[in-house]
Amino acid sequence: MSDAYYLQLTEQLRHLIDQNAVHWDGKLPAERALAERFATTRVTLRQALAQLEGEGLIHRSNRRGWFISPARLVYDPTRDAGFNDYVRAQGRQPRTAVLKLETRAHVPAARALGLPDDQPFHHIRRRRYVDDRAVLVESLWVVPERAPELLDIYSGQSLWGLLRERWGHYLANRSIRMVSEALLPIDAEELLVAPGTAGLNINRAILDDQQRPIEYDEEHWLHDSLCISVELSGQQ
Amino acid sequence: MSDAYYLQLTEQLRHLIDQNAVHWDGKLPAERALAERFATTRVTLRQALAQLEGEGLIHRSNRRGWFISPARLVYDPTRDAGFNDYVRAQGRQPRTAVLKLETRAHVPAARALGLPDDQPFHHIRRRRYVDDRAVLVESLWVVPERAPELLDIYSGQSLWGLLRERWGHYLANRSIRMVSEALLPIDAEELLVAPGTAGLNINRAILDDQQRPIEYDEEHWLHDSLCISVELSGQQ
DNA sequence: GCAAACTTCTGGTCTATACCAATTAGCCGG
DNA sequence: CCGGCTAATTGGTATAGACCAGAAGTTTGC
Repeated sequence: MSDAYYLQLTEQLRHLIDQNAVHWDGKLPAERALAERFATTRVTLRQALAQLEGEGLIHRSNRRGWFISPARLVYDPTRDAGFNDYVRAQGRQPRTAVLKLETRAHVPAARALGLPDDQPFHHIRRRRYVDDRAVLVESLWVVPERAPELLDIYSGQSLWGLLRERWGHYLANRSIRMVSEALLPIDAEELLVAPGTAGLNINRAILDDQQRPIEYDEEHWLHDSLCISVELSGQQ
Repeated sequence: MSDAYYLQLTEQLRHLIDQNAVHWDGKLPAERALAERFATTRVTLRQALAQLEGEGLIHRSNRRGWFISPARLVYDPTRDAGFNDYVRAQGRQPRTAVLKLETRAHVPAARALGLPDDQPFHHIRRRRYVDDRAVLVESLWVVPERAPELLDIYSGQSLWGLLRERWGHYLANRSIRMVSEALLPIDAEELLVAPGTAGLNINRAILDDQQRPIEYDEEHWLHDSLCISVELSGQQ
């Protein structure tokens, strides 16, 4: 059982990573080189790498190779700090790239917010980075009545900040769902990873303090870049 | 890109599952049979199955075969409903098996609760089922002063209920952490799955309303059996 | 009639090899 | 020195076959 060779390989690779992380600038040697070094085939070697990938210790970027994964970002979905804020609070560098801006209907968003299926939304799709590594892609669907000229002025800043400062919306009621997933080819491509890479899907439906629907969003995170943390007190 | 054969296979298997789920009692045909049916090798076929496994659509049990995964259990870590309660509330059957009862020190628990490293705990290890499928193993470390004779009377019931009713402890402050993981061989074995299977690790440190440490626990869930759901209102 | 022993089937692991496409590195010419 | 082309490298995908150990089903023996 535990004597499977690929599991031994996993341990050896783990040590290799612990000891020499500095020298490599985070990149592991090529698969063929590692396979030869450990006297095995690429298939078995890849099985060991996949194990470490599942643990979140390493990841692969597109076809460029295997890299040591940076520390996970700690994220509390119950708090209202924006992405930029909590990334910086952890001493790291956030970045956002806007991929799409359009206005159209979207059934899942409508359903989540209790609106008719043909309700149009301002749709923003963006990719977000931590220290120049793409860690998530997300789509946001904002009810146009709440932020009419959103698409004209949006350029990657904090959406919640914008909603609060420009339109005076306070996000009072949130319904959050999280499930593990395998990234679909389309999401995987935008994150520069292989299709089927493990991910974490986070959906949010947000209403204001008068129960009016504001926005719905879907985030697709790389599974190894996130640590959900929730602090609760006082209730029972 | 998307024309990889294993991805086409994934789609065909998906349809197969959608259409015939009833006939199979949830079990898919043998890998060799499927490989022949789709005119490919087991290696490629398994790659397609792994994709569906990552999505949470199917899973494998031990060496018995591939099975269609039941619906995910919806779980709100911010609420205090016990496992038995919320499983039943979703029309399903909970079950608990106690794997170990002992008293000993445990450094991670001590650290999480702010106690000295050699602090002894009542340690309970248990496996929990939904509709007779093992979905998680967990270890709990309870501060002995809060529940002295716990190990003598514990037999699989709700721990929180016991703490509340017998010792009058109210769980007021919780610190929860969730990260994706690959199940270690020891946890995988207890869940009857292959080592490296994707899992979700949930840790909790719990104090009472006077900030006294009560317990710390580590849960290891099968990734496909859980949907985290959080409902928040009123705050900003 | 039932438990033990045996056989078959199944997934888990592994070897060896091959081709493709994307990336990267190197070369070359302007 | 820079930009564009080419060749080498790399990960992604796939074939074909093999052995093992655990699970399941069948037969045997009492």
